[in-house]
Parts: sequence; C-alpha cells; structure tokens
Amino acid sequence: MSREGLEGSLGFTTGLVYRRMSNRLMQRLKPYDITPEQWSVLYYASRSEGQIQRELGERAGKDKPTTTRIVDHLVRKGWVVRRPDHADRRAIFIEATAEGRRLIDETAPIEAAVLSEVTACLTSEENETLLDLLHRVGKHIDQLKG
Amino acid sequence: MSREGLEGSLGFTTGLVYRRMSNRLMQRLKPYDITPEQWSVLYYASRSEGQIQRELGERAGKDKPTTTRIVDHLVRKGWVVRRPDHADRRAIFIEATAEGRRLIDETAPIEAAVLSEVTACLTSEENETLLDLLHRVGKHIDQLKG
DNA sequence: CTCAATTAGTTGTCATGACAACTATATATG
DNA sequence: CATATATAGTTGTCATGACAACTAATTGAG
Repeated sequence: MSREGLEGSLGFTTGLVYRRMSNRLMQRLKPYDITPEQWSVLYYASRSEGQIQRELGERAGKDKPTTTRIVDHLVRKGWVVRRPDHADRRAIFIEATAEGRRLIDETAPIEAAVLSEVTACLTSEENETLLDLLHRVGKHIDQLKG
Repeated sequence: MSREGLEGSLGFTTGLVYRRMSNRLMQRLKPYDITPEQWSVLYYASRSEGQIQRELGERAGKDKPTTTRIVDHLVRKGWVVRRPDHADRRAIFIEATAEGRRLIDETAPIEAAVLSEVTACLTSEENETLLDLLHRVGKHIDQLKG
C-alpha cells in the first residue's frame, strides 16, 4: 500500500484524522462559545434526565477529572446545573438548562453538517464500514483492559 | 445500525478509539520515559538526516508550538540535538543522537506489538480497509481546508 | 536597493486528558 | 456495630494541541 513512515500505524492515523475533524467542528462551533468536547457532554446531558455526573462522563467517554472540569465550564455558561442526589450524598445530578437544550437544538445541525462534509469522500456503505470497524477496535481495546 | 447517542458520529468515535490506542501505547512506553507523541517525533527524527524542525513537525502531524515543545523534551532527554542551518539562519536542523536511535530501535517492536494487539479483532483486509478509509477522510478534510 | 510579505521558531494562554492524591459518603465483611 | 473497601467527586501536575502574538531572518515586488 506504499505507506510512508507512520501512515501504516492505526494509532498515528486515527490521531491525525481525529484532530482534523475536531478542529473543523471547533471552527464551526466558535460562534457559540463551545468546544467539541463540551458539546458532547452537553449533548448527553440534554438527552436524559436524572443522570449523575459519573454516568454523564461515561457516556461521553471522559474520565472523572475531565468530566468535573467540562461540567464546570458548562455550569459557568449556564447550560447545565448541578443538583444534589439526596439518596446518595456522594453523587450529583447534572441537568441541562433550557438554554443548554436550546444550544444543542441550534448546533446539532452544525455537528451533522460537519459530519457529512468530512465524510463526503465516502459512500454511505464506506461510512458504515468505517464506523463499524472503529467501534469494533474500540470495544476490543476496552476488553483488553478489563 | 442502532447506534446510541454519538456513536454514529465519526468525530466522537475516532476520538474515543484514538485515546484508547494512545493510552495503551503510553502504558507500554512508560518504562522508557517517552510518550506516544514524543515517540512519533523521535521516530521521524531518527529516520532521515538534515530535516529542519518544521519538516519534522509536518511529518509527525504537529503544529509549530507543539513541535517546539516536543523537541524541547527530546533534547532534554538527550535523544535529539538542535543544529543551526548556516544557509538559513531561521531554521534549525534536528538530529537524533545515537541514544535516540537506540531508543527507537528498542521500542519499535513495542509499537508494532501494541498495533497488532489492538487490531487483533480485524482481518488483515479489514485493517487495510480501515487505514484506507481513514487516510481518505484525512486527506479529504485537508483539501477542504486548503 | 527598500520595504512589505512570508517563513521558522518561540512563548503565553487555555481546554483536554492522564495520573495520583485527596475528601466524603456508602457498602460489605468481620 | 466497627472497620475495611469501594464509589463519587475534586484538585494538582504534566503533556498535548489550538490559537495568537511575538522575534528574527528571508524572499519578493516596486
């Protein structure tokens, strides 16, 4: 396949592609003052109620400190609120505010547009294949760990 | 395909998979006191002579500030040296030291092992397909920009 | 030749993410 | 019940990466 240097390395290649996609989305989200990572956390916060911070972080693929800090940003911007769980005083419910939900409604089409822009070079079958292979590798690595 | 939440988002998925692969390599490289990103820069430094810092950064997919700082680390650890370009006094040649080369020789099998571990769930055709699709998307995004 | 624009590299700031250490609360085991 | 362990979250430190501002040197247009 004539791949130079680290182009044959899946880790290296995935990192490159991820950064390019992330940057593109970041540009488009700039007017809304939200980063792609904040967006993903707010997205998950906005689509179900009664989640504690740990669950939210797990869904968004963030570890505990990262979740804390991203939620800090979202709180400061008024897009989510922290509400104590009276049944378990260690835990904190995260709830999207009306403004947070509005922001996600407004920006979801942007996320979708960037997605279709960056995958415009693929047929829909190829796009499916790519996602499928990535999910398989992701799950596989997870199993290696646990 | 019944993908929940952002699992259908290539950006989100690529980010997750990249972090998992990167973490796994990081663990294995820990005894050598080098990160995956430093490894990729040192790798490119070790495989051709007379590269200036900009070229090195481009090959490794790093921007200018990131390249400066990663090279700083590599210099501090004695794996590369900065040598002035007398023909162009803005530029700096980066050369891997004998120790830097030795480290890459020693750790290249580790990188390869992690790579085959994480892709053990794919056939070699699937692995080829995955790399090919990622390279196509990466190139495509790059063209969108320029 | 001169001045503007470009290029190479550095530095500062911030967000993300990994890791470890920490607090506080909850659960499990004796 | 009492203590050990596990869980939820926070904080600190560091590396990476994006961005902007900056210096110094080179190139190009007049």
